[in-house]
Amino acid sequence: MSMPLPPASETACAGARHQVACSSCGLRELCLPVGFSDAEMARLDDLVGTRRTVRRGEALFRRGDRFTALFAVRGGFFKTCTTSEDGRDQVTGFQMGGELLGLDGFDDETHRCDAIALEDSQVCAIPYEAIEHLSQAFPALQRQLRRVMSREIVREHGVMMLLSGMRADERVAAFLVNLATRLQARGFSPSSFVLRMTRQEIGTYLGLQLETVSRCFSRLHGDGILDVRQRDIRIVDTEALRRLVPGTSG
Amino acid sequence: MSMPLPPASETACAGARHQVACSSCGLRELCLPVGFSDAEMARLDDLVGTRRTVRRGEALFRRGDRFTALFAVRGGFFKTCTTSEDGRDQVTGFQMGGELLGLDGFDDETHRCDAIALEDSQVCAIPYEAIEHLSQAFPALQRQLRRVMSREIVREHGVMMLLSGMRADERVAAFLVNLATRLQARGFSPSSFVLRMTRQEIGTYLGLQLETVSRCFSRLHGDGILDVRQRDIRIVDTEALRRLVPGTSG
DNA sequence: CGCTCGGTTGAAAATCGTCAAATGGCGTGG
DNA sequence: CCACGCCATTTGACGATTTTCAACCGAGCG
Repeated sequence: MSMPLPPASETACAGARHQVACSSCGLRELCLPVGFSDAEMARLDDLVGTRRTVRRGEALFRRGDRFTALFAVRGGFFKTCTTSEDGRDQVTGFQMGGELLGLDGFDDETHRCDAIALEDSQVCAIPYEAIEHLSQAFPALQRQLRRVMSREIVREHGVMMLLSGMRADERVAAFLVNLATRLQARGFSPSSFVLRMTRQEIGTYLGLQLETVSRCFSRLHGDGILDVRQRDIRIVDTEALRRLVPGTSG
Repeated sequence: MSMPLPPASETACAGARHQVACSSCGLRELCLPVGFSDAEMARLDDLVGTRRTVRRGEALFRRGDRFTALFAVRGGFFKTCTTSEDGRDQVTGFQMGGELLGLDGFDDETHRCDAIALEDSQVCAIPYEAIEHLSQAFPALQRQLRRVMSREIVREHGVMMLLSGMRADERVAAFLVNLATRLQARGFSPSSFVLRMTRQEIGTYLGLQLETVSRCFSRLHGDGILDVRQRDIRIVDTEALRRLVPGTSG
């Protein structure tokens, strides 16, 4: 049941418990310590004491939980979703290695969404205490945190753009291009991968019904752009896929 | 042409140039210095040196501009929008008194959207320099900034929920309820106000065509929930309007 | 006084959602 | 090892909502 990940590297990073420090992590160029000096990196190593495994289907945190730490995905795959009062839930994002979870918790020190592992995953915890109290002593961390939060805001603008202005095919194409790009940045194949989420989850993320998502995949398959078999995706014609996304001229 | 605002208070705040300090601002409970001590408030007063007037239709900043300061809306009304490469633009939010503009600029020190005044407006500037360099010396400001950014992320989750799961009437109802709530928090009437934006702008914000927005207004009017005459809105049946918004039981 | 821009309304068309049924993996238990 | 059942996915047909295209109205401004 503990399927490791997509078929690639990352093994160097998955050693025993406490050798895994930010300074030796394969994801350090994508994660919080971007641009840190050696000294700053060492300080971060001290902060990030706790690591945690989350099994497939389990929650890293849930809406309403007290915000005790920010989490960085070390390996695996998550979704964040907000369950509305009337039951339906909305996926607000999918997170993979190097991406942060819990940025919504600073406001009232309570998590405002659920973070669910879509495969067996590992996270690093940056304690909220540390962020609050070492604020003065560690300006580089503060700065980087502002940048990451800012980037999250911009990312969500992109999602709003997608939800607001694109039609079904375009949304699915944009979703796949985005996923491929992020996988590539992590050393995985951008053209051949396994979806970790259901059609339903893709649907609520993209503002579509699961049947519509399925139909879009089928259409892309029919047009010779994708090979789809269940969750196995192979992008046959990357350029054609990109052309489907509005506002992608270059 | 310099219509002051909706028809209410705020006059105490709109005095001469340099008397207007955060500590004496009517919006201080809604803006950055929430929870600050007198001493902290005084320090913020020092930081917020520059104030600026932006006339209706003008840009406070544009996408690509260097990020030199964060802005707090003192009076007036703004929209933020991202113009995609293919020309269409997407409104990502509407900002009124006490709300911050420019949170998307921390990532690469460049604004990632346009901020346009929808009426003659005033803003206070918190220089980026100050935020970066006084980081250590002013932890309360750092903390509050994290909270505000966190809140913006949560707000955008709400918009995603709206865009993803609601139908046209529901979106428009949610939009109006949100607007009314924010106006009320600022001492304006929550049931009678003037829209500062066009149907088109509401449309791109809500992911609808302007004609659909217009039709929704007409339908709400026909159902006796709203009085609509162009941009003059009077909410006749607040409860009925709220009931239209999914996930509003209490 | 006419023009332009924003708003409203109507009718036709397209997209997407809903309902329903069939298929196929995958894991469980015999 | 095989049969069964469950769940995710696919596909079809139909209907509802929303977009598109077009015409018209009205207010504000030169």
